[in-house]
Amino acid sequence: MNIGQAAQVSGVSAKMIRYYESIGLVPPAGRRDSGYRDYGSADLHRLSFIRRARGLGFSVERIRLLLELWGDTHRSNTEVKAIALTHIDELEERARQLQEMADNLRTLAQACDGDGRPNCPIIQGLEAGGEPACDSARPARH
Amino acid sequence: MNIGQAAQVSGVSAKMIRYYESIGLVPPAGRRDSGYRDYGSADLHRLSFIRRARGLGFSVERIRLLLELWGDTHRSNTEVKAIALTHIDELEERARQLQEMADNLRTLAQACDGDGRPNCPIIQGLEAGGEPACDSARPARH
DNA sequence: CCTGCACCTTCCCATCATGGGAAGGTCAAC
DNA sequence: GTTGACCTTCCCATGATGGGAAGGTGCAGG
Repeated sequence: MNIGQAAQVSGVSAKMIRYYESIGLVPPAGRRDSGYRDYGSADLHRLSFIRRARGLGFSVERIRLLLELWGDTHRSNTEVKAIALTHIDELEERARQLQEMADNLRTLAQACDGDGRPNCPIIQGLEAGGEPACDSARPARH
Repeated sequence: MNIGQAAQVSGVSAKMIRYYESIGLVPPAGRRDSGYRDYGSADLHRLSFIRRARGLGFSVERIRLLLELWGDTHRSNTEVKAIALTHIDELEERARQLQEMADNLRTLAQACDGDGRPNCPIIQGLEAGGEPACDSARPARH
């Protein structure tokens, strides 16, 4: 199976399949005489695993760990669960940060009539501060 | 005032101040005879504005718009509010996506005992799918 | 006046995952 | 045998940020 078909079936673009190969996330694909990469069902399985893990927001490096654990029949599910729980925490932390930004900005936006006059509490909030921005996204101060 | 002091006062790193200058987000700083950049209160004001906007998650390009509006005394607050509301939507959309990933992964993790046995529903979920991953983060399918 | 240190300058590189595109080879259908 | 769809490798771009090297500046203490 050519890379294009593998891409369609696995849901990973051909570009990314080559990239994953280049960083060693998937083993080098077999080659035909022509030089074309050739994929079999084990490859597709691995690529689909990667796509699903990416869909859950795992980084490539984390997926590398998951793939090792996947291939290790003697692995303990404790390790896998630990990785998952860590990842859940990180996802939720990022979500919280974004939501906090949105909330802060909404507070400013609610103070703005949006009625066409020049007076604008949003701009004033950015200008004068009162430090409304997300702490964790802000560089350290003094 | 040197760039290091401007960085401390504004909360924007010296590296980023130079970068913002290079992309035209701030005007070229004045220079001393030595070649050192020299910052005044207007510069600090602008940098602080940028830092707060970054803290609210605005992209540099969006901040460019906000800075134009900031400098335009005849601006309408309608435009500013529109940018803010658009940005709030985007932030919340991203937060939702992350939270959705976390929720999907939590569902898998809850099915995993983490008791040290090899059996692991998390790995199985990644392996076999049932398409648990976040729709919006997943490449198109057929 | 010299030395040392902290600061400044520019320039290049790395991140992370992904896509775009060029130049050239392969394959299959007509 | 031509055409068009596919493949190959290689390079570049993204966005915002930091790291670091090589070399110049400024100031304080001796």
